[in-house]
Amino acid sequence: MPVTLKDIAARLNLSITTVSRALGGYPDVAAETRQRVLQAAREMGYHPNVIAQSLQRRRSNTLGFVIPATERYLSDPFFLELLSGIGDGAAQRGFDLLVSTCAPLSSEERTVYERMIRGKRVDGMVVARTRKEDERISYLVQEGFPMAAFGRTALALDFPFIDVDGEEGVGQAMAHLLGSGHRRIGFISPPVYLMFTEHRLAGYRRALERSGLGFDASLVVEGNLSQASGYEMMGRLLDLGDPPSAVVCGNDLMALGAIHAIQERGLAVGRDIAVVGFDDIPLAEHCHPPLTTVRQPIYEIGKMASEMVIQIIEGRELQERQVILQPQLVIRESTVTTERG
Amino acid sequence: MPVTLKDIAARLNLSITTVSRALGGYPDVAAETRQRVLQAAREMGYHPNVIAQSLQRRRSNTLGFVIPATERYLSDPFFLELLSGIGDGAAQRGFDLLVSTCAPLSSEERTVYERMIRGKRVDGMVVARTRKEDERISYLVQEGFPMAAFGRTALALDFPFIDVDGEEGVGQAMAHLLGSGHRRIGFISPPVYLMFTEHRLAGYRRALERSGLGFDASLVVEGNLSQASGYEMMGRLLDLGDPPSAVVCGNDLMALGAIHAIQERGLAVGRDIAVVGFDDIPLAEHCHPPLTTVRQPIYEIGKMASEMVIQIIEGRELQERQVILQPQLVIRESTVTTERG
DNA sequence: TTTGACATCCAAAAGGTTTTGGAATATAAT
DNA sequence: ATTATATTCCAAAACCTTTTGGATGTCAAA
Repeated sequence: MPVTLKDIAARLNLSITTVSRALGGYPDVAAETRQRVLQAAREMGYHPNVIAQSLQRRRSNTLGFVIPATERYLSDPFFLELLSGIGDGAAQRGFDLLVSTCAPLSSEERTVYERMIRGKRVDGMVVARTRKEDERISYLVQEGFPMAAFGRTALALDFPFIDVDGEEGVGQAMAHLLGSGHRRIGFISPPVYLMFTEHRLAGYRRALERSGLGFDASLVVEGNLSQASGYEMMGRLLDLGDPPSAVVCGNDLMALGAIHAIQERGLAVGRDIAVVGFDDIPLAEHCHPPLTTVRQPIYEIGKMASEMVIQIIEGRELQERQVILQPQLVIRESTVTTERG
Repeated sequence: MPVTLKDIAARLNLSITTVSRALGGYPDVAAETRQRVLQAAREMGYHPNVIAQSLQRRRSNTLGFVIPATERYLSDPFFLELLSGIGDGAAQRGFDLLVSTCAPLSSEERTVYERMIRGKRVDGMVVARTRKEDERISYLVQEGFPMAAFGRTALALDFPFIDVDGEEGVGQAMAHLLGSGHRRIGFISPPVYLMFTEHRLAGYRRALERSGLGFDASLVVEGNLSQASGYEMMGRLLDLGDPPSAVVCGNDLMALGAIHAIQERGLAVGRDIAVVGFDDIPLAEHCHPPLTTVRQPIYEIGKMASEMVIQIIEGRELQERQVILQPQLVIRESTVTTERG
């Protein structure tokens, strides 16, 4: 049913080669012939079969991205923003995006990646939420497969990535809190297996040590990046005999959960307890009170990542293989004393 | 470099046909031969070239989904949940998912769909957030292309869909508010071009008329489903000479924005003004106060939708072509009077 | 007239798989 | 011994495209 090059060739009494080359803009076809081909293609409703092109060109013009879905009801707006960045970056260069979800650290993860890569479904991968020991990345590097990551690893591997300086980001947050007079500051940590946890925790620790306060392990609790875990972990901190007066959260979602826990106990966020998040998802601005948070340009990072992978695929040299962006603290009411809670 | 059927055939002195059929589990290959093929394939690290398979089978085993991204920084967790449902449903049947983003009603929209479909990149599409006059759906129906939608349309077209009874959902919310004594109830509407707006608005209107209160157009404002617009529109309602004592929002995100606007004016959500959302995204439970909302099982709907499309692709008859699910009101503190605001 | 350059076209191979329609051999039934 | 029936294998076509390496014809220069 669908129109192929063969159909056009038959109608115009030309060879498939000529039709292909006319459409492809090659110079070895007469201007008049090209016009006839173009018109016939339009009239007949020709659309190239992308699959056949991929097979022949040995290029699928497709990027792969596996969303590390921790929960079934995956809800972190972070990924949606990242996804749309990756998708837009890819689309701009004529690439499509193949998406899967897979629980991080699960046994199927390897299979999902292999299916995409070995099956030649994709030409490159974007990896997000990197781990200290990231088997996804060691696999890709070992295969020599084009990729770019959002985040670093603890592995001694040289691969292209974009990351945000989490130590600096949390450092800014801590400086802000310490400057406001806080002396007991808690930290709701992301899972330790994630690389950025190390950086953010380092920012927390260093700020405490520099200010002479010292690190107190009892003020650090580990969540899983969901609101629910932020809620739960904040509860634990509040149950402490001497609870903190401020808390830095590993991401915005946990901060929202923490705010909920604080408010549920009749305390006022900002006045009684200060809360800082990380990410600056759109919701951070519109919760109550608006959340002070460390902003990372997620959409732009996604876009950059897909652009980097495509550059690699196309064999062009990367001007910057490893980018570390400086985050920016956005101060809102969750860390300032106001009348209302 | 990658291992092909040809390589295995050469090593075992067999034909490509036999290797293919051995791997494919056909009965016309000797048990011993099959074993040899299987082992060689394993040893040599054979992975079928999915692209070549797609070309030959005329099936890409891929579903397409275009996220209607209204803003650049797309943040509605709704879509992430839907996406993971679609992806999981597809994966369970061996289908991949190709994702694009595109502004709804934009001129590129048609191109994005055409590229996927005419290029044979996908075997079926899932369409979300249906419009009253939905060109995406009329295009797909006209092409006879396998699809399933989340939502209905105003078009006289027979296509497979899953929808939630929005009229009933808002009806429940209204009954709850009216039962709590509210007499002036506002409605922050989704964009009118969307089909579900009609249903939800009908639920609002009917509840008012039934209760003898009558419909007051000045209490209805139109947002764009973002928190920012919920914030802005709530502001307008509050600026009214006689502001409502309760407000029903077209989705949770706008409800969160509305809560923000209310609290910013020093009013207490729940006590002073009741707020109801629609969706029950995970954040609804963890905002302050927790949001009363109409729950729709987004993940399950996504999963069902991809299952439906795949059934159609595989030529199996659908037992239920058009499904309308009953939503459920989840009552939380945003509509009940409490001490704290 | 021959040579070379140029313009225009095309047959065939290649990419990796599945499927069709036998072929070849062995075994069982007549 | 012949026919029928399984069993096991394979050559070739097909899916649709791109690319290679000419072929053919024209025209101008030598």
